[in-house]
Amino acid sequence: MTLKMRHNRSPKPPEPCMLTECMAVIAGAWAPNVIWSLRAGPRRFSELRTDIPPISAKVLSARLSELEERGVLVRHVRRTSPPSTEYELTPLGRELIPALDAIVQVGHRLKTVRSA
Amino acid sequence: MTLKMRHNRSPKPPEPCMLTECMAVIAGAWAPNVIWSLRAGPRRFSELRTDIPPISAKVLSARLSELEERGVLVRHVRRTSPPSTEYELTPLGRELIPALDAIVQVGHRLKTVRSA
DNA sequence: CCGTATCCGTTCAGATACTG
DNA sequence: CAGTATCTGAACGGATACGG
Repeated sequence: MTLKMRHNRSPKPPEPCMLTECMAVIAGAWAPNVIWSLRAGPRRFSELRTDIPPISAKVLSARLSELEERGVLVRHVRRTSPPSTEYELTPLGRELIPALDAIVQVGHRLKTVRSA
Repeated sequence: MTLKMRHNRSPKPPEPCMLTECMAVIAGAWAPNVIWSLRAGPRRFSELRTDIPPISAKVLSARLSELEERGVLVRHVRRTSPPSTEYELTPLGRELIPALDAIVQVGHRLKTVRSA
């Protein structure tokens, strides 16, 4: 954990409004990583924890609840023993992937340019 | 100001690393809006303030310094009277625009889906 | 006009411990 | 395995006042 982020409250302009609309879903330390991990298909709670090593159970739980509430992912609980839960992107959630891809592309550029 | 964002510290996975690399630049309440406002060309401090109404001078100043330090934009000071300062995206900063465009696209989808 | 300095509230994230 | 509870610290953002 080295890079910094910031809080957010929505501004109001016409286009920037749409910017903020999506940023609110994407933003934060872990939300984008969670969505990224679910890109290839459903994942369980503990799988997400190993996918995104330094995330704490509390924060992962909070992020998952938030993303579920926003309609980005759904929770499937299997009442087995031991219990198991799967998280999966909704069609709406999958629409975020192109944006994340674009962000990853720029991430590569930022890295290479900085080391140049 | 209604939508929420979160803090950030970088994780470590291979791809998600690139995700976070760019998110650190893009994240926060105002950074994306500042970049968006500079998309069409150089802007002065007060112009940015009116472009992004509810931003305070302190925060705008902080964001501009940060983005300058990251090599996303440059400051041109004109020692006139009254003084004037222009901010302009660097080539590196302009590389962020496709990502912001993608984010705006999803923003539209999020809005329409939610009202459906 | 272009900022900086200060104070202060809110929110998020980390660590630890504990439950079904 | 899948979480929740609590406490703590840090970072961001808002408002106001002031300086070059």
